[in-house]
Order: sequence, then structure tokens, then C-alpha cells
Amino acid sequence: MRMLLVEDETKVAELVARALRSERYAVDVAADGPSGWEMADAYNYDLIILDLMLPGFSGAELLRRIRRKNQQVPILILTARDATAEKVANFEAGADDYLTKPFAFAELVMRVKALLRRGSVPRASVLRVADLEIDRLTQQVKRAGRRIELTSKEYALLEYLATSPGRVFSRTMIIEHVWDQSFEGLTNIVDVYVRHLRSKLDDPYPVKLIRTVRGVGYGLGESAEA
Amino acid sequence: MRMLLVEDETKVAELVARALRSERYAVDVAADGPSGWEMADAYNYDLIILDLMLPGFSGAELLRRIRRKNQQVPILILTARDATAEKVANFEAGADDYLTKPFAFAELVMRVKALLRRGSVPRASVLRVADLEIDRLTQQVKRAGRRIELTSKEYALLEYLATSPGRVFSRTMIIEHVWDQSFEGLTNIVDVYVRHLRSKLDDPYPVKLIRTVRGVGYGLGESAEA
DNA sequence: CATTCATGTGACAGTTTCGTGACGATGCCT
DNA sequence: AGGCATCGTCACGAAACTGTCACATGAATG
Repeated sequence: MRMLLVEDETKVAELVARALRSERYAVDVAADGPSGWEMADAYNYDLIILDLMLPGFSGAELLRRIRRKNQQVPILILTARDATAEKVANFEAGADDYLTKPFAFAELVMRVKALLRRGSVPRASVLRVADLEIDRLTQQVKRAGRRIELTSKEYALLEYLATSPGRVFSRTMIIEHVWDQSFEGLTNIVDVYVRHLRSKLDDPYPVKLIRTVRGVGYGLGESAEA
Repeated sequence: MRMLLVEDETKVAELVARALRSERYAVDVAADGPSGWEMADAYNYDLIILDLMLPGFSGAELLRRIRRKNQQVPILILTARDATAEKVANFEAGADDYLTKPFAFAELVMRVKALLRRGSVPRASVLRVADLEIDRLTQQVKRAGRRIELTSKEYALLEYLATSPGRVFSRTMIIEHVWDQSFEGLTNIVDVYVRHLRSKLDDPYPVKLIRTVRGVGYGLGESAEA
């Protein structure tokens, strides 16, 4: 899952981004209204976190713009004051949730997860493909009941592939969703992580879970030939 | 489907071309206005993607020239973010869609597919011929419900034939729409790939899907005339 | 029926893409 | 500061794909 954080205080931004990344999300950071809008417009994030006090133009303005472009993306507002009237206005403008500063990271993370779960197609929190089980809440992965330890990137990649079992994702799409903006390289990074995943997932089992489609990309499950 | 990408920043061009090729499209790249025009004039592309900022002459000029020559080819404009007034002018000049830089590849691919679908006669993203099923979104091919694995070229050829079931395409036409500029040979390559397709599609089934018209070319399914 | 030409077929080699193991860099924890 | 896990890069071998060719087969023509 990839999300955008718009926050001008770099120190706060850094801390929040870190907290989210340790939950295995890919996080992009924008420091002001205009660049936040640019990024939100360029990419369909799975979630956007918005500080209301921004240079350039305000969070409220950014919120309106995003909503005008994209109805469904969940938006979480961070606000300094406990100004109730303002809250109402923001909810009406399309915010899905808000938090008043200061807040505990644990609180933020909880709300983020709640919002993601609530997403456009109410997805179950446990994905299943063949005998593979992915719990998106606890981010635990099991195969045939046995727990498998994955690193953040491995998990993120697997979860992305699992969003549409059987569908083939190009490397470009995978990089766009699993890595964040800081990654630009033109390397075989996806192949490498697919390999890591395969060796962890398939280890003792005969059935291969990840399918390669030459010239295109990778897909999870449904290797329909017989 | 074959498309032309006119973009001067080689790095961007490379990335975009790669993304499109992994969607199994044949992509030609031009780096400036004049060579872009030369190529657009020489081939009947199924789609043209145009950066507005070009050396030589501008994308806008190229757009006008292309439209003067060929009314129907879908044209997708890439433009810098702030050029709002320009956008309007371009739509009026005949662009079918536009995207502001920077953009997500997922977004570009979606729009490309939408434009291609709009062009051909059938609107649906799933093409059906007899018991054959071609999903142009996921590029999966099924016959009688069973999935068939095709290589990129095989798929591209099949998809092209399937744009007009019953119609017979000449070898020249097929090469122009399925192969890109890097192909120059004068060989029986089309025959060879038709053979590959036949052996994969017809394998266990009695009904032949691809029809040969001696002296002319190949067609998919029922003959339209007669 | 023989001839001729277009198409079908199988094998081959060049090229591209993918798999794989190893390596250095980075950041985190103790 | 040192040790450990993770991350991204790279280079090389393996496998698949692509395009070429020579020849077989089959249809049209007189």
C-alpha cells in the first residue's frame, strides 16, 4: 500500500513517515500544498494524510482539489487545534477521519489501517490464494498453516500481487505500487524480490505460487496449464 | 497494436516505452518533431502519444499536421502541469486525451487501453470469436474456458486479427501493426506466427480459428463476405 | 496430369529475458 | 562501536522467445 503524507514540519513528517514505513507501507512525503497536489494528482494513492497548516495553499484547499479529482481515496486530516467548527467543515469537504496534534503514533497507525480496510471494495482482511493466507491486519503470512517470516518489502510485494490473484502485473506497475518515489532505478529489483518470495513461500512445497509471464511480469496463483 | 511515442527526454521515453511494451504493444519512439512527423506520416499507427515540449517544432504543430493527414488515429497528449490554457487549444486541435507530467504509468496505460478500445468497432474489453475469448485488459486468452498461454508476439498477432473478426488482413498490414520499426526483414514471419498460434489455439479442438485466404492473407473466424 | 507458386512445417541460431548467487551499502539494535 | 538484517546492484548462466531458412505440402491453372 502506498500513501502520501503532506506535512510541512520536516521533523514531524520524518517521524510519521518512519512509523508508517515500519508498518510496511510505502510513504511519499510532500512539504507544501502545491507539491502535495502535484503528487496526489500524478498518482492514485491508497491513502492520503494531510496536515491542515501548510505553506503554499492550505490543507483544506488541497483536500477540495483531491476530492474534485478522485472521489474514493481515503483522506486522514491532521489538525493542530481542536477547532470543532473546522472539523465539521472538513468532513463535509470529504475527509474520512481526523486526528488532533499531538497524537500517538499507535493511534495514527490504527486509524490508517481502519481506513484502508474500509476502502472502495470492502476487502476482507485475510486474503487467500491456494493454501496461502495473508492477514492484512497483523501482516502475518501462512502457508498450509505454517507461519512464514517476510521482510517489509517481501510482504508488500506479496500483498500487492495478492490483490488480484491470477492477474499478471508488469514490473512497472509493481514498482509503482510497492516502492515509493525515492526509487527510480532501472534494475531487476522486482525479479530479486520475487526470488526471495519464492524461496520463502515455496520452500518445502511442490506447488509454485508465483507465475512468470515472459516479457510482461509476474502473477500470483492460477497456473492453469495441465 | 502499434503506437508512436514522441518524447525528447530519452530517459522518460525509455521508461514509458518499456511500460507499454510490457503491455505487449509495439512501440516506436521519436525524439523530436520532424522525425515524429516523418514516422507518423509513414505508418498508420493505432495510437500516438505526444509530448508537447519538443525540439524541432512543437507538439502542437505535430498534432495539427497529423490531424490534417489522418482524422481518426487516437492521440494522447503529455503536457507540463501548468499549461491549462494550452490544454483547451489542444483539445480543439484534435487531441483525444491528455495527461500532465509527472504521471503514474498505471494511469497512462489505463488511458491508452481506453483509447484503443474506443477506436475499434467493438467497445467491450473482452473480444469473443466462436469459443475463443480475448481479454484485452488482462491479456488473457481462453478457449472453451481453458486459459492459453501466448508469447507477446503471438498475443499481439491474435489481438490484431481479433479487432475485425472475419476480415482478412494482408501480411503487410499485419507486419505494420504487430511489429515495430526494428523489424525490416522480408520473410515468412507472419506465416510462422500464424502457425504457432494455430498449434496453441486449435490443439485439442476440431474447429480451426484462423483462416487462410490464398494470395491475400489471414483472418480470424467466419468469413465476412460470402 | 503436370507445373508452378503460395503456404505449411520443423529445425536452427541469435538475441532477449529471467533466475541466481554474491556483494557492498545502509540502517537498526545491542 | 560492532553485529545483524534488510535493501538494492551487478554479472553471469540458463531458458525462452524471435526471426531465418530449407524443404514439404497443397491448391490453382492450363
